[in-house]
Amino acid sequence: MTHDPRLFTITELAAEFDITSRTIRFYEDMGLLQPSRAGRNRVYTQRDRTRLKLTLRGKRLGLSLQEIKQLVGMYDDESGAAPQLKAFLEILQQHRRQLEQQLDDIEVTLAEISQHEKRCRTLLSRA
Amino acid sequence: MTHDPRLFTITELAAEFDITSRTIRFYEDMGLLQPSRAGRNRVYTQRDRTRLKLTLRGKRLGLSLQEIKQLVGMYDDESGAAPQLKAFLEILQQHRRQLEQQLDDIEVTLAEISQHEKRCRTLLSRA
DNA sequence: CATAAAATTGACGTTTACGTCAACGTCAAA
DNA sequence: TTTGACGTTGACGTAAACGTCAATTTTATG
Repeated sequence: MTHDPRLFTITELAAEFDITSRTIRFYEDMGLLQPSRAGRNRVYTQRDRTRLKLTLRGKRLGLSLQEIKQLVGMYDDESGAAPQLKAFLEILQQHRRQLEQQLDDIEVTLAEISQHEKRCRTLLSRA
Repeated sequence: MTHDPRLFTITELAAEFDITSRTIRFYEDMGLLQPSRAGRNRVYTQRDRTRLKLTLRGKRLGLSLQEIKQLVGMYDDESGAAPQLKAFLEILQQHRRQLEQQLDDIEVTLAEISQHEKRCRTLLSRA
């Protein structure tokens, strides 16, 4: 029982994550998912589900599907060759920098939003 | 001297922010910028420059130009009508929630990246 | 077993966010 | 005065990320 054997259909995943099955198939075309088949139909494992989850998180962060593929792809790659590893580290650094920039941007933006809210409420209370 | 009188040309701004002038004109078409003119040519004030800066920050956060327009547009609007203000507050709430979700996502992603980096370095040091 | 519900594969359409010419105006420097 | 740098307005092109049919199959159910 080391791996959870729960399986999912495409519509189950679509419902769970509030996306269309078209989107899920599109992600497969882009190489982000590789479900197996039961006959003609797609079958998704927990692992597929996790990859989909990671993909959607990447989207919320404004990453492109290509960038997401880079990141998520590395989760699986266990090649271990030194040149690969160094390349991985660079990509990780890049994403780290980008995320830290975003943290900064978000902080500033949230502060500004607070200001706006304050002003709005002041104006409203005077009415 | 309450407002800084510095003016900018389109290529100056393009160079400063490392975008093309086409992009700046496009943002104008989308209603994000409204430079004045010196004859036929566009002239950008500090205020325009700030709006452009905010726009690019929004892009880094993965916002669409429409969303950015909503946010940045409110910086200027001083109508003060109660229904408007309530609408503003709702939009602000929405963006706040989205940004807080992003904060969460970033935190988790950064932690994962650290894990990957660790693994990579371990593998490299054993080589 | 018939029929509806769910899945599949094309294939073309759409929106967003610009890129990339083309064709023309303008103004300073050589 | 001509040349070249910078600016302008169209207008069409393009990549990404799906939406939206259509035509078929498969699967489940009364």
